[in-house]
Amino acid sequence: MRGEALAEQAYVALRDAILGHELPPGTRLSVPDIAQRLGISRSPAREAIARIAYEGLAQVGPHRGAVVSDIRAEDLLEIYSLREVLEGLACRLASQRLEEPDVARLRSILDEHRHAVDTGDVARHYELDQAFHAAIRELTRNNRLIESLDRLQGQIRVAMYTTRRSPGGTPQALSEHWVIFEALTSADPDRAERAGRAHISRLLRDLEHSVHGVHGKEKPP
Amino acid sequence: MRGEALAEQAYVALRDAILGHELPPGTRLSVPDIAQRLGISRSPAREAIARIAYEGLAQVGPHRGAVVSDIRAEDLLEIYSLREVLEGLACRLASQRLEEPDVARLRSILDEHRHAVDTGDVARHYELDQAFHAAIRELTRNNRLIESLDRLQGQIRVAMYTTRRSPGGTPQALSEHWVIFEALTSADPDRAERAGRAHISRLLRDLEHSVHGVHGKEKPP
DNA sequence: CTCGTTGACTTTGTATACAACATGTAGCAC
DNA sequence: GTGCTACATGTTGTATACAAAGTCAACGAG
Repeated sequence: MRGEALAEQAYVALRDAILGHELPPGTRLSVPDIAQRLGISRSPAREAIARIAYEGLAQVGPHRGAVVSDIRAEDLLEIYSLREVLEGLACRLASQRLEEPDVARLRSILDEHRHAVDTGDVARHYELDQAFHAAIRELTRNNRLIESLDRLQGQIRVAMYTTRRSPGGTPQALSEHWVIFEALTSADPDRAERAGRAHISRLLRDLEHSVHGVHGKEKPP
Repeated sequence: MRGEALAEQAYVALRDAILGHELPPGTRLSVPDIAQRLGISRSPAREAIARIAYEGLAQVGPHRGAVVSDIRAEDLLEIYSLREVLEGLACRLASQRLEEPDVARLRSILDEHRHAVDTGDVARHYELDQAFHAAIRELTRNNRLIESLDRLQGQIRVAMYTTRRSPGGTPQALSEHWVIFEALTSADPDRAERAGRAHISRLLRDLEHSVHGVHGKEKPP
């Protein structure tokens, strides 16, 4: 009846729940609990949790179970350092494999993104920001690179629970995406890499400022 | 009696066997077989295989078990593209965190490496080549970067089974390591990154030549 | 002789049973 | 009242049982 394996379904359900902030960082992921909640046995539940942990979305200790990762500013520094060079490489490779339909697709994402920014639709804004980067990394055809960036993207999303503000959430991201788009279509891989890298580098610098600067900036009303 | 968890031991044993070329690419990793061979139950054996697969050292299909990955030249192109930027980042970060003991350690590795090259000890040569890169990436303190490079290193090692020649196996690697060492100690992160990146970039170009050039170069006597 | 089919065997995926370990609480000594 | 111990409970890690699916070989039809 069901399409795939039980463990796979459980993994997807868990992942969606964590990425959707239904399971906040620090939540215990106990095998019996997950199994009962999804109506499955412990074996696939255990396997799903293990996969979640491999992706960095949960942390496990011996005999102590798993908890949803609490990814803090310090980790984000790590993540964005990595992402800077990976995103640069992605743009370089994408620029070398870019076909006409790909250009059209990227342009349509950017147009929609523009619309979302103009109308103040922040959810769609965030979604299209990610879609732009996802489209670029798919173009690289480098599966290991794609997987690495996917993993980082997931961790960033989890981190957004604690650090409430999205790093790419400013309208500035859109204009930088246009710079990347121009670089990608310029048939200059070096320029493409620099553009992609600069984009993430700027986000990283913003992050460093907000970490080193006002430390406890969040102010309850 | 035993130190750690059974699944952990099984994972390490499997990993060592694959990396040591005792289990050549294409070998089927059946759960009952592994379990019996290691004298454990199927549960930890299954978990160990899953972890191996997650590291890219084996590939799994639904209901079809796992086989040791056959990593070919095509995959190595992917791997080295990634590694180029990651190794560059590692050198950049390492140069920013370099302390005096670290410098001494790197120098001692290079000295031993020189000795291995002079005496023609290829096994030790390869070992010290890896040790140099491992030392650098440990210096970064970026766990995600370290893990990524470790993973790639493992896959490269598996690939060496099919592509008999080691990409870093030339004495040229040693001289390039010295260039990296100089760059690391120059307190110039940009230069360090360029040096690390250039090193892998050269290996990647060699690979591309041997792939595009003489395609079936191996010649039986 | 070639190709398709059937059937037995093996393996995977899932469910469940059991021991070791961790955690938290109640009770007791001081 | 405070701190420690012992126990009770729940969870993890491991072992095993069972159904579904895949693989392979022998067999028979054409």
